Amino acid sequence: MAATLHDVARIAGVSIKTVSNVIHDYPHIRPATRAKVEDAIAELGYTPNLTARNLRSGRTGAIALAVPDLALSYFGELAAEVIAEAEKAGVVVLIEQTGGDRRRELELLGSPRLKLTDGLIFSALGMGQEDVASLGVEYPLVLLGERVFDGPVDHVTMQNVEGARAATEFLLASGRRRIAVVGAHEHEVIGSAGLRLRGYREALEAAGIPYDDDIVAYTTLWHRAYGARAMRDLLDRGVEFDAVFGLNDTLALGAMRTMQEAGIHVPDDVSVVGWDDLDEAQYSIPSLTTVDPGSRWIARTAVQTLLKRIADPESGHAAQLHLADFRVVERESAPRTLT
Amino acid sequence: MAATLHDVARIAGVSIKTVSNVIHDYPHIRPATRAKVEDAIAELGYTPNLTARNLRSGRTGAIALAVPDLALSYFGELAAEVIAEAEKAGVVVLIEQTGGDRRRELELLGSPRLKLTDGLIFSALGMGQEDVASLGVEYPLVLLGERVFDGPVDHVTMQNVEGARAATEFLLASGRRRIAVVGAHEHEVIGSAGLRLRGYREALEAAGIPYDDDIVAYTTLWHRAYGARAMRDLLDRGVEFDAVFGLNDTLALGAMRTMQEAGIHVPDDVSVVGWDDLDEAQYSIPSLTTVDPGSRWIARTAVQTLLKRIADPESGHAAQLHLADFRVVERESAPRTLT
DNA sequence: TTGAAAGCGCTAACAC
DNA sequence: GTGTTAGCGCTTTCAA
Repeated sequence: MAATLHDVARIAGVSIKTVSNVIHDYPHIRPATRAKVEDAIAELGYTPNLTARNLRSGRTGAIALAVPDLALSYFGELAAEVIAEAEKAGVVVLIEQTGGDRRRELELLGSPRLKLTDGLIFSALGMGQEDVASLGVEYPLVLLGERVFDGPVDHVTMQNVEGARAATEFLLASGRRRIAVVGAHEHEVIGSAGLRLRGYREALEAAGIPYDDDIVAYTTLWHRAYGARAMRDLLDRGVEFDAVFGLNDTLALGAMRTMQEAGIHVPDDVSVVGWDDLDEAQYSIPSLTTVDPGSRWIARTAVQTLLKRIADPESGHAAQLHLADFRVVERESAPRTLT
Repeated sequence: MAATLHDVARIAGVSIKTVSNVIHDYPHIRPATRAKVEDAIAELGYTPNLTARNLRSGRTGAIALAVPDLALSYFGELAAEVIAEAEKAGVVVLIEQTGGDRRRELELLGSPRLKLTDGLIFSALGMGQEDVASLGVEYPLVLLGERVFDGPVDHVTMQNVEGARAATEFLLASGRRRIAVVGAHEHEVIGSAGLRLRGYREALEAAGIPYDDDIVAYTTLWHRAYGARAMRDLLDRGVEFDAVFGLNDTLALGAMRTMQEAGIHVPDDVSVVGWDDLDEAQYSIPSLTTVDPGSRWIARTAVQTLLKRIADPESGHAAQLHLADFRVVERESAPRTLT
């Protein structure tokens, strides 16, 4: 059985209050008393029972992070950054996976499991604007992603429309005209896919190029396999294109894979741009030109915002929207200048 | 303020014991009483305070998973599987990152932060056999990885020597003779690198091929960038080889990247085999022949073993070593038959 | 400078 | 069937 405050107090011959004072570096303790207590702590190998402390204080020192799936590189990298940032504040992170499923996401928001934490960073993927009311929870909550806007909570996200517009403009500036899209979602207006597609359309429009739904490939999930499959569809349909905008890096990489099998050369025949700037994008063959949407900043800001809300729940200032900076990272798959 | 048992009891006009009984599905409750209580619970939106429950029961319903870095695909995929398996048992997972640093790993083992959990799945990377005593902790612990063997704890790991031997034999059987290694660690005997290198040497020896340290490239970390750099070293040194055994997939992918830049064709000029069977290995260009070391089984087994120890801490049966099955997955980067 | 004691919200032994 | 109550280990107010 682990030692308790009482055990330490008994061994040291003092009361538990004194032990508690020592542990909390309360200043006015006689050095001799302090030494006795510290000896007793060492002798017993005492460590405080955090559960008891939490019950007393109402804090747990843990936050929850909910993501669709940690095996997806994007969320793995996000979680790594969240954990690192939380650790700086001495806070641990409990991770929940929702599979990007709306029902599981909504369930999670009301789950008693969250009682083990002081707040939640919630990367939504399945729920939508109609679920905005579900975000009105009693615990501190920071929302990530682009499924719900104008909710009653702090929201940290990326500039999807602007970034996608910049990526498309980049391709246009390099001389491409028939830019296929991989990863669109049917009828989606908001959501990552919808917003990025909007940016794409805005760029086309500004350049006076008509939007052509024939070169937009729809997928449900954003795995490599789906990018590969979407590209196969495009090729099977025999449509012509000279560039591909993958709505994220894994889709773009999957699509590149299929093109390579089909004997299409990237970037000589077709330029490819992705989105996320995963670590992997630097080392693919060819390396991937992509949009860095500021994910690290998003992770850090989400943690800081949540911790601020936890520290001062009554701060009462309205929910804020935090937008990350983005930039187009030029690599081999889409050179600025075609040769 | 969140509602408590007492609030519910007051509203329902019963005692807290009755409320508790309802919550725990205690069978002998008058239906009318049950209904009253359930109404009160619904009215107040009551959810039990898990911290209090934990304090009482001595359980937290959470386990910790310590990995070097979630941004590394291998650990992202491992964590995803651990969380999914834990969820089946209604257990949540708290993730710690150690950076693969020995000091941080040892610190973590004694950290009070772990008090928030019932046990730990610990993927060691920095500590070594000399630290075996540190594994003698008081809480349930399951060890992953190959840094420490014969410790006082359950250990779930892969067949490194045998798998590496099989991978090397696969290359030899396809006709390769000069098999370079990427990712070796200087002077390492155990550890993933040391063990896999041993398997490699055993296969060479069995085939009567002398070991040549000139075609073994050393790296410290197992990131893509290090695989790329190691390959550049090999090429700069002008050594000859007709195959590469990357000690993990990311190393192999980084090495492929460098070869492509150097105009070396995989697999026509050089065959490449990796290790881990990451999702990514299926979609690289060319797709990667690799060893599937049974990581999913390892994750599931680790969780099950830990939960068993937690449920029955006195079970007293000795620490066990669980070894996963492995297999060589043939893909494009190293075909069984060279053409 | 230190001690006594209440109480965080819950579970469970025991009483009625 | 349902109520009373002790106590999990800690923090903190109040006293001494």
